Amino acid sequence: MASSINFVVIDMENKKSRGRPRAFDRTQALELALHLFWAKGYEGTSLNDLTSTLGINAPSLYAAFESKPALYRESIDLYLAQQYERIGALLAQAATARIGLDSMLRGAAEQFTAPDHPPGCPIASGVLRCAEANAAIGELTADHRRNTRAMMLARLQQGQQDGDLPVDLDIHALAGFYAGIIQGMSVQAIDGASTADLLKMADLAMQAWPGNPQAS
Amino acid sequence: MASSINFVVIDMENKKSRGRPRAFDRTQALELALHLFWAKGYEGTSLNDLTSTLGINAPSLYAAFESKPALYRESIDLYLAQQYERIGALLAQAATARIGLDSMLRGAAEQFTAPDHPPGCPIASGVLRCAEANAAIGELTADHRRNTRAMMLARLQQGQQDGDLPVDLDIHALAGFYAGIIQGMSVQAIDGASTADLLKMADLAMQAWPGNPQAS
DNA sequence: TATATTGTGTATCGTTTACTACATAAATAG
DNA sequence: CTATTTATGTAGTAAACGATACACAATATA
Repeated sequence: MASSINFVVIDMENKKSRGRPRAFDRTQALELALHLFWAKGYEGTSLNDLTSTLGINAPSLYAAFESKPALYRESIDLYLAQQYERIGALLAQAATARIGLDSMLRGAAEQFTAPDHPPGCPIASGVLRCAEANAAIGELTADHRRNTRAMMLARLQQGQQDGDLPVDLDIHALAGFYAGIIQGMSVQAIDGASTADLLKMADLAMQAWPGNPQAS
Repeated sequence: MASSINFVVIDMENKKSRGRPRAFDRTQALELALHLFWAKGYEGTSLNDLTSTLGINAPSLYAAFESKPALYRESIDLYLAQQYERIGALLAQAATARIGLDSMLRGAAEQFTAPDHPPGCPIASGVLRCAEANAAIGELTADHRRNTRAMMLARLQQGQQDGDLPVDLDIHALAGFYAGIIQGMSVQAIDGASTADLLKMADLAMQAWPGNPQAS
């Protein structure tokens, strides 16, 4: 299972390196690569796509990022640092487990439909199926999905310890449910759902919270 | 939006055709192709995968199925006829909208984890992202997802007409929610969830049903 | 039997894939 | 300055991709 802690490599632009300086912004290139993988998937993104979008030649890309799978991994790390962990923080920092899950779902609704990047989530809807040659990449994203679920489970356990959730609750089932909600929201976003649509879905998902008093 | 009615081509084995007879069972080959696309995705399945698994050479495959995208389309049609429409029937034939959705979700839980085929659903988790060259294939599966949602919406409308759902209910939001549940269940199945896991998810999703009286 | 029609196996086709050899350019270090 | 180091652009590589040309085999029809 992947760690939720990711160390992001920040370009030390002040520290001068030895040889010829790089002619492009590495972090900016990484973000462009992320958006490509995000929109087209790992297998749907070719090196021609990457080099033409980043505006560099193949040798420069390989010198900076090693290989296509390595570039993908680093792109996903950037995604986690920029977007995903912000949502995870909403979960962890909330006063109760319920507020935490609600905040996370609402955060995801906004995030999955934000106009400055492709729709959905590259983890929740990433490399779900792939060729055997790319199995390691598929496992990477699956690990990140399992990690999300583990974070939810940990917050639910915390809720039980804090006394805001009954101890006899099936929190594994609940974590699986809300992880599935996130994944469903991502697919809906890819299929064109709006922020409001996803917020309604988050609302309905919170209606399933155990012991929830409902108005008809 | 794709029609939910699909005409499946049944091999007329009694009707003798003119030239040299085909040396393999076309429907059986189609099912093998479906399972390949199901497990590896459209872009992750190569023609080498197909010909070696079906046990035929490329010219035979092309004579029988025209092209890779045409084979994919026909495989999906077979999936719809064999699996998907059975679940859709549970939705349509139920006495109330609530029972219909509940049956559909439970049917999906069983179906997505059945041991005789790859996990998940090739529509709910199919070609979510792809290269621009395969955009038509992506649109095909997206159309089928939208169709599923439209079927849910139609059943909810029916429920309003039948009086088992309040007329002021936001049934569009509800249809989106349950469509998202199906898609989330498919991802969970791909990530290794059991039938029991998915049934718990279906149960929780039904807890969100409007006006649902809950026990803690 | 002769002809038409269709499927099969061999051996490719041209294109795209991810990736790199190599010479040169641009920086630092001594 | 020279030497070293790193990045860049040109022009490729071998392999895999989806798809076929072609000769031959196997059937139905005339």
